[in-house]
Amino acid sequence: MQIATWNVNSIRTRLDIVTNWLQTHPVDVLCVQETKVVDEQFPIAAIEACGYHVYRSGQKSYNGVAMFSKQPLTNVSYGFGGVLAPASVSDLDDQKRVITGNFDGVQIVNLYVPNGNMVTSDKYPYKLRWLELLGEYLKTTIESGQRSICVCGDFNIALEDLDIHTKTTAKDRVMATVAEREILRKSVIDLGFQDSFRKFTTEGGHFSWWDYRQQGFERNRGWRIDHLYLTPDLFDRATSCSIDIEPRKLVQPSDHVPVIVEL
DNA sequence: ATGGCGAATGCAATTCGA
Repeated sequence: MQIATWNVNSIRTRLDIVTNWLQTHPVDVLCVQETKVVDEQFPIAAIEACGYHVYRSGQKSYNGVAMFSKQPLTNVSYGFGGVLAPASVSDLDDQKRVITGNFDGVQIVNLYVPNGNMVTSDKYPYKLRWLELLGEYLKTTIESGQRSICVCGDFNIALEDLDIHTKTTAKDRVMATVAEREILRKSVIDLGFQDSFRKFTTEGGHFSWWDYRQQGFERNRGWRIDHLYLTPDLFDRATSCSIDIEPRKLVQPSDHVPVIVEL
């Protein structure tokens, strides 16, 4: 079983690249982020033509997540409010960033973690609050009886310095701050989840996002911010986890590439 | 410190991403 995550930066602009990728990489489930389209305008037919069922939760212009699966998903829900009491969610479901569904006994949680902008921005504390609630969301999911869980998506956090191209990491830079890393550890890793990529690859220099500007990809100035976290049973089961950098070389690419785990 | 690039909106220029 293969599960992939990919921030496509607009599903409509990237439709040909995504459908072509699915033809050559027929993963069981593809989780996408930053679809940037309302549900009514989502290009469902083109994805279904590739042999996938489509589940999406989008909004105008920004954010948006979707899951494409070879078989129908069960236990599908949207937003933190699909699992948590509305009162605890507050404003953290205003942006469409969470979708989950079960494929063949694996509960897959697809996330688009807020970017955070700059540390001085209002968006930064929003990101931290969002990650705090993610911990509650995952705890509740575990307590509901789910044993096998895959939490994946665009986390907008490089967990370690070796996940960033720069030798000297700017700890004050968003996506690498101590506060972001601590809360990611507390909300995900401390619950028992492990980063599937690090089961197979321990060295640095592997990235999933490169800035469009200043020839970031050509100079390999990247960050590894797209992750697949697994509960212990799935982590033991995993046979590979790889980053496919090929789509970044195409004309008009997303700035992120797919990451695939095989269970 | 600033701007670079790309997408959406909507038709020029601004917001947002990371």
